[in-house]
Amino acid sequence: MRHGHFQDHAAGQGKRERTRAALLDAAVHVVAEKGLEAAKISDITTAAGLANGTFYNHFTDKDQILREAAYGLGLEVARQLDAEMAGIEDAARRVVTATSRFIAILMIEPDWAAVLLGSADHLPGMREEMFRYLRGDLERGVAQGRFNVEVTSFLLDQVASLIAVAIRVQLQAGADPAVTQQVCESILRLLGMPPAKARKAIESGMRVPS
Amino acid sequence: MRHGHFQDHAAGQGKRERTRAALLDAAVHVVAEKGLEAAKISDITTAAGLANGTFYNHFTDKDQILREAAYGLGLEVARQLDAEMAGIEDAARRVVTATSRFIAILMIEPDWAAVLLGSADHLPGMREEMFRYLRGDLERGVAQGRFNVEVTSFLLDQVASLIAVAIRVQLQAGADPAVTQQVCESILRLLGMPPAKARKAIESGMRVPS
DNA sequence: CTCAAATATGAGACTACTCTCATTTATGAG
DNA sequence: CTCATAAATGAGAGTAGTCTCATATTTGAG
Repeated sequence: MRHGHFQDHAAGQGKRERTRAALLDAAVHVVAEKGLEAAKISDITTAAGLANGTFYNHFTDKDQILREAAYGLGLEVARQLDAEMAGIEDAARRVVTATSRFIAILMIEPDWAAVLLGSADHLPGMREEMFRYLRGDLERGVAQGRFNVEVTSFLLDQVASLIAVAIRVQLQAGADPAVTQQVCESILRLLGMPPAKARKAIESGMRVPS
Repeated sequence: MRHGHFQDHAAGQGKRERTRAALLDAAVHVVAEKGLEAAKISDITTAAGLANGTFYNHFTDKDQILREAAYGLGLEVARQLDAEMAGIEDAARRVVTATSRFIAILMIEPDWAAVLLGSADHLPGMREEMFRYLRGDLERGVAQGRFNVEVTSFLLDQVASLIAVAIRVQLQAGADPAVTQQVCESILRLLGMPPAKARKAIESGMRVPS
């Protein structure tokens, strides 16, 4: 029985919450190892060190636990990102910071990546939630005259797919800051920034905040 | 029992080849309807109007038939694209033509899209095959001074992910030339073309060849 | 047309899971 | 510590598919 984000947050609570958290953590880990579809409920309970039937005391089916896990991880990632983004005014820098920090978080917790990537594809609400942040920064960039694009839902899809591919590559081949930097540059190019300004935004946006 | 690409090509042949082709066409259709994982062997035989056991006279498992179907469709798409690309010298125009015609073909045969997108993710060789064409055109563009990028495997991943997202959006919402045009522009931006030249390349590359 | 070979058939054995529930075990309030 | 309640357990019924094989049917060469 491994340990994870959900158990951390259920530490002081009653047994019910702790078992639930163990199942959520196990689900995240199993999905990361075997993929969304291949993850069986019995894999999850085994990974959590619990009996098969225990699952049904807490969740009705695989979809529910995965939705809940994805939502919980998404919330945590958003919380961390929000903290790091506070006070950044320039939209280009915001996009670079959000992208590079988002990727960095998922490289620290690679198990989260599979769940979040999968849920972005499969869950309707998750995708919209993630897009709200992104859309805000893109519109800000247009208003600031930094980006030269029309902010459509297809544009959001394209930016998201670039971020997703950067995550997938690093998940496969190991964390690689050059890939992150490259994808930031690609995104800014996509948004219509001139190369020189893009490079500058990347330098300031990727600097690790002390 | 519907009709499809593989049956067209097995028309004059023996029963063995015709049944095989019916199974391949059925597999493509079922995968398009239910997705790679959800497609059952019994769905495929039912769609082909054959008994369940017949499947095993021709293929050993689902993976094999899907690999074969993807390869066959990939070959056909490559054949069509090759014909349309012959004689186009300018790399930017080649990229625009390849992208827009590729998408156009998959909008005419939407069932093919699911199989090709799925196989690009899952099959190692398929992806490489597709990338060979793309890499050639990108390197040509760099040599011609039209593109301002380093041609890495990650760059190919990024371009492919943009094309994939354009296909997915149009598969969902219906064919939309504006989306295709938009993704061509995005790709050229990614490759470092200035906006004015990009627009010009799109105009000449997307003109429908009489 | 005939018939041996090739092919298709589908019932059912097998496998792998999901989900239920009567029972056992653990919890924590008093 | 006691005990009513909450939670966990795991055997097994149910379900959904894969794959096999003895049998029926079709094919096409002669």
